Amino acid sequence: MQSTSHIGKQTKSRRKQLKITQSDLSEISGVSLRTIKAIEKGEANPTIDILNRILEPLGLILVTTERVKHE
Amino acid sequence: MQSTSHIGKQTKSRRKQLKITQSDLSEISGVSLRTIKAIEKGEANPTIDILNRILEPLGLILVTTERVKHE
DNA sequence: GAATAAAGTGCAATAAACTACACATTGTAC
DNA sequence: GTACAATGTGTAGTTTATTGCACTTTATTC
Repeated sequence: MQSTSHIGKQTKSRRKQLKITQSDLSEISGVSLRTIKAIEKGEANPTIDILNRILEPLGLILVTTERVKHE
Repeated sequence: MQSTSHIGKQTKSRRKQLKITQSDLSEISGVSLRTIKAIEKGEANPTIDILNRILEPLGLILVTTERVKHE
């Protein structure tokens, strides 16, 4: 899944920036470690709720925006 | 769910802008009518995949961005 | 390089999303 | 106000996400 793996990369890099482990993030967010690992690897199709819970402690949010026509 | 209902409102208003029905959007996106209704009503916790399939024909995309500290 | 921490992987059980279907309600055009 | 279109709602079956657990592999620290 393209966009999912993209989001996975973003959360992983942001998490590392904040110097916290997957395990830390799991405890903070309340999302299972197994799921966090899957998402960061891009091998998941998470629900919005799960994603928001992970993004929140990372200071990130999910928004919809207009797709720019290819230029 | 706050963000889910927000996304629901956005898709609904965008869909109306484009003058297409929920049924049209269902056929175009391949997502069931029942699910589209639930999302627009904010009574759903869709997966990213489902959401992307709905947003795509509406010319919208899902992105993560930094949360702005409250001012 | 041994010991520990962190990250990755397979699998089975459970919870929840997705779907189709049937029907109700509301909106719109005539 | 009838007819039709569009939207809303309940439910049951199916699919899939989520989770815990056990274990492996890779980093890190000493």
